[in-house]
Amino acid sequence: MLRVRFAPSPTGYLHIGSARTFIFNWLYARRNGGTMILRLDDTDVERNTQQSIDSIFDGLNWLDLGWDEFYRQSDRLELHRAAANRILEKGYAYRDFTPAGTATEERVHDGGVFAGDPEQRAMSKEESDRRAAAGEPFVIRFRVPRDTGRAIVFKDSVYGDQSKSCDDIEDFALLRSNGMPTYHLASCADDADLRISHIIRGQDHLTNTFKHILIFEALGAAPPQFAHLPLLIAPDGAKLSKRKHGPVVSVTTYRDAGFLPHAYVNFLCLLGWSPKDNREQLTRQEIVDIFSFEGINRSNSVVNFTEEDPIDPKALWLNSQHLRSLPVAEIMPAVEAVLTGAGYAIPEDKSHFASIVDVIRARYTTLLDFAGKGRPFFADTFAIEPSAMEKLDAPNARPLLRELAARLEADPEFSEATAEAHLRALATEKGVKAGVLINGSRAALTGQAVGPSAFALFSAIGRDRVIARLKAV
RNA sequence: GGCGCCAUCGUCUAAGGGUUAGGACGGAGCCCUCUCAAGGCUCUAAUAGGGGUUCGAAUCCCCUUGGCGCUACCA
Repeated sequence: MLRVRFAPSPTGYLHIGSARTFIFNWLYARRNGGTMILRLDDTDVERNTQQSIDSIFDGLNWLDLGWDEFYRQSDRLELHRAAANRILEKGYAYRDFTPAGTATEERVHDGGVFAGDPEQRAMSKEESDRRAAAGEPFVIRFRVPRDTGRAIVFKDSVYGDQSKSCDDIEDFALLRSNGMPTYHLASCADDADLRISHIIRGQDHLTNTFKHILIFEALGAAPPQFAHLPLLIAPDGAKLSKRKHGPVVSVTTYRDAGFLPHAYVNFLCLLGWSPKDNREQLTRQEIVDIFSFEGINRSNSVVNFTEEDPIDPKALWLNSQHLRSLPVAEIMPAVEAVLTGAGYAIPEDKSHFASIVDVIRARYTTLLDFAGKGRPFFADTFAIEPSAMEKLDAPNARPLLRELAARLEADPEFSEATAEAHLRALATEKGVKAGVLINGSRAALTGQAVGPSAFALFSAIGRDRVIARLKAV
């Protein structure tokens, strides 16, 4: 049974690198018929906040991928403590009664690896039990088997064969003196208990994996298969951080910027993974069908943003591609949400609404454009841009547009075709270039000099509004 | 400092011993055209450096350099 998990710690918003890890886990599960587990790794009570939990769910829900099972580490403390004690009982760990922080200095500066305080490490079980029973605080440390000269090895699905001598692994903590498990312990105890078969996570955990394998062994559990992902970094090479790089690191930024969830998922997938056949715009199903660890590369990916352009241009491009190529029905809910959010009344006639969206979406980049550039299609008032004013100021343009309005009004039939016929006939009759009326119509109808074909505008905006706007020039 | 990982156009990437080093985004130009997009075409730009191995290296090995990660009673 294939089981994967995404285990964020709620100490901030949902980071785009975390989002990508979630996506890759989800893809692997869906691709192979496995189970996707969401687990909140909230053992750090000092730093966890409800706000962070909310924002992680916000981001995850927006991605619209879902998960099958949900757990919270804070509900499983007893399991973690029992695991630590089991490891202690088996002799794979020992109590360290050194007061917190006292050994730090030498440990960091001795140029080597913290091999544990020899006295603590060698303490007899009797003395250890006695001092613990007496209420003396202690931390439980893993007794790394250094004397055997053994190396921990594993085969990472992305990075290949990995090996590290136990001489280079420090005696890390499992249980803190306040009785709370450390990340390493909680994570492994849960992974073992939840029968996680594949751990797919950021490369920042690659070297932690050696410790984790030691824990799995001490727990008597077979280590899962590991797959580490290259990290997402900023153009300056640094890891993405909110303090340094701002909102570009939070997925909700992209939601708020008018991205289609799938377009953003598509973008994130292309960072560090490739279908290897030059395709870039892919549907969710297409990605599920071809996703594999072989397509993941090993070097970190730069998210390309600058101060002036805070969003990666490729993400924008992908969004525009999906916006214009998806079946209209699929983007309607998102468009409707944006318009409603911006205070517009949604057209009663849903099919007409869809046809408007279909006409304008080809030149929009984000959903926000529907509320911005799209205003003339959903509201009666809109600004006339200077470039549009120039079209209206062209010789004879205004009287001709008013004449066109009169002719359209006199004709009970109103369609893209009849509007075009009237416009062209009028131009020929008056000896002016059709372009004057075409560009003038666009300017009058939308206040913009650029946009969809003028004829498409007639039907999109509708008879009454068209006549009113042409008359009003 | 120790240990580990990584290194192809500005960015995302393909090519896992033999290619004019391919695609995409971005930028520039042309075509199309009622405008702007879209679309089509063209151009721009890369194997970090040095040694090997080989008939032949972006690809395999070593060194250097650079970047990143871990080295907490953070995750």
